[in-house]
Amino acid sequence: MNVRMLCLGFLTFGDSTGYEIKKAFQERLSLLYNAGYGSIYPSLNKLHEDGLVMLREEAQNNRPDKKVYSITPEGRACFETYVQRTPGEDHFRSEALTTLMFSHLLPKEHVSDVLDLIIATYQEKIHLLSEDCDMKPTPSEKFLCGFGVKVREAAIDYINQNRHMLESCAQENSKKQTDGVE
Amino acid sequence: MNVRMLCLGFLTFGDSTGYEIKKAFQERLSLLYNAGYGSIYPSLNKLHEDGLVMLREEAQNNRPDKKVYSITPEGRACFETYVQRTPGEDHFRSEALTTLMFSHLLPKEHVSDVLDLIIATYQEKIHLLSEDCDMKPTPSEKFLCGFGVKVREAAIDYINQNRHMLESCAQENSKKQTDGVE
DNA sequence: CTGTGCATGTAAATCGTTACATGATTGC
DNA sequence: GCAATCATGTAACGATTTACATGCACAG
Repeated sequence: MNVRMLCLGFLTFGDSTGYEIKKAFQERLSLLYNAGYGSIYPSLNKLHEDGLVMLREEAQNNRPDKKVYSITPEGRACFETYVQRTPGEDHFRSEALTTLMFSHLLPKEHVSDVLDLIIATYQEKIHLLSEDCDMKPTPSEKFLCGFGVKVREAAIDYINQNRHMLESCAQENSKKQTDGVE
Repeated sequence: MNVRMLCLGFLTFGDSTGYEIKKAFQERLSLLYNAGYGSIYPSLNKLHEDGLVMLREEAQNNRPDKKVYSITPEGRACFETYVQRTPGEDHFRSEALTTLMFSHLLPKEHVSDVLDLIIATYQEKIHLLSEDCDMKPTPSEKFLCGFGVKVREAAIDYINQNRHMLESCAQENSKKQTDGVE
């Protein structure tokens, strides 16, 4: 599922501009995806070229014309076909956890700091999600929101219960490796 | 953390060839990252150019020469500096969950199928991880392995308890939208 | 005789991020 | 006066995926 398809998907909810789609990514999909103008505008152009969306330009004073996109029947059919395919695998990327795979190279304090940072980041996200959850416009978004909370809560519990595994294999003090290169 | 840095990181565990590094990605880091030859071999070449790794070529009969890479002191220093930076944010991408954001377009059975598929996939992963966990060579890997299990267990629980939210907003029968384009 | 493992790579395509470029309006 | 919001985009870069290309050994 790339930015192009997701833009098409957002247009199934109603007409929209590139600018608004950017906001939709932030407000509705930021748990799973984020996109910048640099990918959204070219995507919309491509969708238009392919006849999957239409646009009407609305003149505005002192602003660039607003380009309001709407999905065409072909676009809708295309998206529905796409979304009924068997979905691919999940991907989870964490620079923090990846870093911790190399705990043997890190001073103990740094390992603890990274673990604390992960927990703090997750806690903040949980906080934001909990606040938003009830206000989400669709059941799907509520579901995803709750998912984000529960998974992070489990992650925090796990980290608190098992962090000693990492902290005990880290470098005992902040002595750098540069002297121990062998 | 890109493939180049991860290759460098693997070499802190000991000398290795590109082929072996590919296996290391699969066996040790597949929860967080996966890389193919198409990114590993060019990465190793770049690292060599930059003087961060050395290589010795071992002739073999009827096979391409084996290129055994080892990390240089500069490479080690570079990696340690890199790994002590404050890590960036996590990213979680799920095509299945993204699909479910569009439940309003999907026949109910398909929503259920996708949910069942997510659960089955997670369960299989949990099974594989649980078996491997004890055999993992480093505490870091055990930690990560356990993390993968716990988080997926929480996800499955959440899905089972809340799937009705999605199933009730899906299309009641398998009637396609093509007639209801408005 | 077929598939798996060993062992290397290149080239093209796809995809996304980041930085740049423009410019008025509104609220603090 | 400064930041934020509205509103559009392009260009360069970076990263990864995928398909291609080669070829022996060994097990079933």
